[in-house]
Amino acid sequence: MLAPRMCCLDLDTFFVSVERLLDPSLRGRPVVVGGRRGGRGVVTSSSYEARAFGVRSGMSIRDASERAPRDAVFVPGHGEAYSDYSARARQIVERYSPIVVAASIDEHYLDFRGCERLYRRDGDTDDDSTILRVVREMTATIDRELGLPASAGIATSKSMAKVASGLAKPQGVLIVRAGTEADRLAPLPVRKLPGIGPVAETRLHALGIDTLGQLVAAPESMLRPIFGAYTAGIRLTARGEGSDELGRERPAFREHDPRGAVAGTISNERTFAETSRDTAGEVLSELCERVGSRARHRGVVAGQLTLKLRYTDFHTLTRGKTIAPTSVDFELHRIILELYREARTRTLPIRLLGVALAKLRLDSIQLPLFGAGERRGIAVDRVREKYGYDAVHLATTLRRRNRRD
DNA sequence: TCTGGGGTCCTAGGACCC
DNA sequence: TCTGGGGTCCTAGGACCC
Repeated sequence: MLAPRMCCLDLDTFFVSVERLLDPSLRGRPVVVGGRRGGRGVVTSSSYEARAFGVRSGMSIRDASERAPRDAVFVPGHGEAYSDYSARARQIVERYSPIVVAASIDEHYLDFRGCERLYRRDGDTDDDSTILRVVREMTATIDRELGLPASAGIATSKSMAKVASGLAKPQGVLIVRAGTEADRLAPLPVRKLPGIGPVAETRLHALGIDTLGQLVAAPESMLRPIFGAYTAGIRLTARGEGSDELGRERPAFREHDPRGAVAGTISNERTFAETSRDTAGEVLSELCERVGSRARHRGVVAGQLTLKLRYTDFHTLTRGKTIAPTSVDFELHRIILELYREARTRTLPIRLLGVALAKLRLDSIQLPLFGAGERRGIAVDRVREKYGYDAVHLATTLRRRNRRD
């Protein structure tokens, strides 16, 4: 009864592909997105030409600079263009199935159950071949209309479809027929399974478990210390028997519940340049302005505020607090400074500071009831809309900017 | 693999309440 | 004043994903 109707559609080397649309001279050359050559940061995407030299996502830009050939192009990235192309890809995807879930900026899941008769054509040998043809049409449409290469996997479960889309790259479509999942997965390294990261991978290797076939055969008592409550689910997905529920949409596309609670978090963080003379208070002030502004844009207030602090030895800690819901910069700033003073116990220099808003809810207070703080926040945003983000700042942010100039 | 920045989800301990 | 056990919220940390 089970049939491969879950589809994972993935845009190939998405950031690189968009960069090549913005600058066609990048075509055919090794491209690394994430920062300028020799600078700080990590690789967020690399072209196949760059991968041939060992450049991988997540690698430091410095490391990538050493590996990449001289004609490689390093670009910091164009976030707005990525969002724009992602939205356009989604519009195309939605023509093909009513059930679409965005998993990330370059990844969509589709459910084709019940679509077989709608799409059936004379040449199709069976329902599976119908779906395969339609998905091929979909990736071809994305390529034709947007100029973006895409791959897709089709399987009976979401996780199998995801693995299949990885196997299909570049620019391929792979269908995994019902009943063949376990054989497909067994030879793959454990790391290929969604949900197994570097930590679990290392621990599995230590137990002599390298492939998904070995993982499936391992006794539960070996796996439980590694996966805890996930153990049963991991074993099922490793056999290709994962869930056929597409799950929740990523927060930006999700609806809020009727009580006003809004899913997700809003956070901004910054790693300091080696030469930075910035002081913590000033950076925190700027971060509070950013998250506060994003919250007001979304029309939400936050009921929880969290500070993140990372020392130069990479020891990282967070300190959070439940607060009276707000999105006002100076209130966030006042509380974040309290958290900072409590958290900053070592004398070591700081590498990173972050501010996160959580427990979001709709800011449903009617306009006349706005307190002075809310009015000020909105006024600030109005000025910024007119004159740009830098037109208004908290006094501490301003002091810092003036000194820098 | 000397490690960015945006997220999600789970765990575990403690406070507090009944 | 000592006691049990469950429920829920808060907080900190960590694995994982793109």
